Amino acid sequence: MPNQQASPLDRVFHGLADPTRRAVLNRLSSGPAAVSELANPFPMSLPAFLQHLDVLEECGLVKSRKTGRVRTYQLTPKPLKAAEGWLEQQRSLWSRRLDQLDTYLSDLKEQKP
Amino acid sequence: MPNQQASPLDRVFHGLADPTRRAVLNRLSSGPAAVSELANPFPMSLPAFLQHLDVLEECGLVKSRKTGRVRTYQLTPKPLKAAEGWLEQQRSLWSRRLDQLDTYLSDLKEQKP
DNA sequence: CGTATAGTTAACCGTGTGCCTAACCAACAG
DNA sequence: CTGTTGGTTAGGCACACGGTTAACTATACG
Repeated sequence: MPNQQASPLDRVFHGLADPTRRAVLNRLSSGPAAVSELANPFPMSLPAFLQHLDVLEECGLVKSRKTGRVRTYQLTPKPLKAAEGWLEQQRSLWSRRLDQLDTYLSDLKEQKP
Repeated sequence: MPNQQASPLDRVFHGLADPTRRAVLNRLSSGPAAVSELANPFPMSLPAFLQHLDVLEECGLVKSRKTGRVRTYQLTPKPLKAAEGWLEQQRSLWSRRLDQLDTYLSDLKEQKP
């Protein structure tokens, strides 16, 4: 995936496709935190962890501000709403199909023991 | 991201982090379809497209069955529910924080013209 | 049979991702 | 000023990802 012009949705889902980053978001959901505080629970090196924070910031899921020598991160919920919107929209389409799939699925099950 | 033991959530989000794959899911939401029919709208080569289908199938978002020489793909909504569940859970945490963030955010805005 | 059609596999290639170590600022603390 | 703390930058490495072309298999058709 070239960095050139990936859609926001692409970037958000990619941002979410990593347990470290999701954990960061999760932790961040209970309030802003500094880099080292965020990095603390993770066994990786600090530069490696910083890359994750960069990814999160580039896809707009978090913002940061540096005061003194401490950089504080906080959430930005807008792009996540986009992701959720897409999912919800898809789910509604899917579930509308579920009844029709039902027969198909049970058919599949029987033919693939 | 090593393939070794990526969590289902990892794989689903990664599966969704590509416009081609999302488009496939979208198209698939209006009913099962064969490989070439799915591949038709996309400008890439068929093997490249097949890789996308493989990704979707490996993360459980779709299933396929081959009858004759035609492989038909169809949706599997379970893993998407997991993704949606995570998002919804996060959003609830986030929005609970939004009021507190509000002050913080407007503060940020003013300090970053 | 022979040939077209639908997928599949194999080999390769450029770029991105995720991690590391080491070196490097910048801001306090004393 | 000196040292420590909190981040950051640089460089490198292994591998996954997304794409290609070419060759191959297997079903359908006539």
